[in-house]
Amino acid sequence: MTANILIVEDEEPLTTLLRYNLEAEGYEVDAVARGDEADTRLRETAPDLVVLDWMLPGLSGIELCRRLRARPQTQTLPIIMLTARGEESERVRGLATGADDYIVKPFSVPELLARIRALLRRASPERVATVLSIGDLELDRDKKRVSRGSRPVELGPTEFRLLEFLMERPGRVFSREQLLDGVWGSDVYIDERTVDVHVGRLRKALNRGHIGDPIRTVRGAGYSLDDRFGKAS
Amino acid sequence: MTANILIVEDEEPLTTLLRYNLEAEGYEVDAVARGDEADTRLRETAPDLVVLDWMLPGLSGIELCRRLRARPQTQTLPIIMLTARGEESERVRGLATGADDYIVKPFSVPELLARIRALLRRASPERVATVLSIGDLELDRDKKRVSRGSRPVELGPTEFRLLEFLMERPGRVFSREQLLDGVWGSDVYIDERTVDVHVGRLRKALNRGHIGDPIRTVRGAGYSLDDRFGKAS
DNA sequence: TTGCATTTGTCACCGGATTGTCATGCGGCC
DNA sequence: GGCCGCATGACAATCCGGTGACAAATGCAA
Repeated sequence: MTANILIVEDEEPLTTLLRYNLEAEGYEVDAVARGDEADTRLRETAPDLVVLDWMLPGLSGIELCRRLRARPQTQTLPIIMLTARGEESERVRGLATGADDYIVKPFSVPELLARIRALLRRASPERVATVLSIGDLELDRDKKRVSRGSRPVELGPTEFRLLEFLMERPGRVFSREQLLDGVWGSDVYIDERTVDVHVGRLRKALNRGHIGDPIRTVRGAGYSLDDRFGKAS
Repeated sequence: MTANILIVEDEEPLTTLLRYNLEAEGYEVDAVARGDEADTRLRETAPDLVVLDWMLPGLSGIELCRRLRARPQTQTLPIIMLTARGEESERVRGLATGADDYIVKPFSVPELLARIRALLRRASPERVATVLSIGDLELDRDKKRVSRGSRPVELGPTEFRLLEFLMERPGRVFSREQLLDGVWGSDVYIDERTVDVHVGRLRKALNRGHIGDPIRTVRGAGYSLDDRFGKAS
């Protein structure tokens, strides 16, 4: 069910950040710091996806990528490249080398997660749901549509991501800080109260013409998508 | 249902690029790097189409092509030749040798995909839809014609490909980046906002004298062909 | 080849949608 | 009652997409 992801990255803090976020997302994470080390590892066990830094000690990301593509077992293994800001031309080289996608540092974590999901979905659709659905709520990631009951719901981008985030782990309570990290990105500087406002707007949009509020406020703790919502009460 | 394609190409990165794009398109892909190897392979199992490089180690593309045409089993097998830039005269030799089509490197991926579709359609029409149709929109790939309701719609080549791309996955939202990749080709350097302009032009052409916009703008995400278009509001 | 028409890519500006913040008000909880 | 935390309407700044204008590129015909 859960996918395995291998991180190949030599900057310690970045590895930690990635591991933390990916594990929070429910993936099994493994990490190595050197290119040659990754090469060895990948001869033994193949993960479901690799996050690969461009610049690496031991064996560069681009070279590693090439080698992986040359080997039958890893020929179609999904690879996301992390490249330094700057030369847009690297994109071409990156994709030509065989990476499936690339993202420029510094990047937004939600953005990276979205791309990982997209790749995994393509490689093994059964692992990653395109449509999330809880009670009478339905959210389609590809179509970027939300509906409640049979009625469509109009949301702005932020409200959409917020709802998506909540629907991924129904019932679980998130602090404002966690929501800021997961929905806005871990590096933004935004007032925590702002979350309240967005939750309010999301509620208003979802509840228009409906009864029962799918979002639960947990005083002193945060918010969650009510997993009991829709059932007897 | 899905077609099998054999790539015969010795440049590793190019093979990867092709495999990636063809698989994304839903084809089953196989690849070999040498001409003689391809020859052997093609005696055992016949794919639905072959993408064949001109220059190959072992056995040249042109010679391989000749042999395939001489054999009854592969006499009508669709073949697309990849030739290096330059000698236009090669075209004559290529087609004379029996290739069904040829394309000059470096080529645009969407362009190659279009030619592959065209060949497959000719060989086995049931595998590839010629006419796409959503709501009152109709797009004919062979005739390069678009009509809305009973009225014809005039489009430039780019607008045509854009609409074709969107109609292939109705409802799904594509970022400007994805549209550039899918419609223009993955290596062009074009401003993302240009997509807006083309979408605008496409809209103007489609909506002339009609009500209801078939293209949906998703703020912060991209565009899609509206899957609700034509249905009750 | 030249000249004309069409198609394309960019830019700059406009206007509406979205977003973050704040101030105020309400309700629960001790 | 008083305190604390949440809800919400208002608002200004910003973001983002739509569009007309323009020039370069391309194709076509003569």
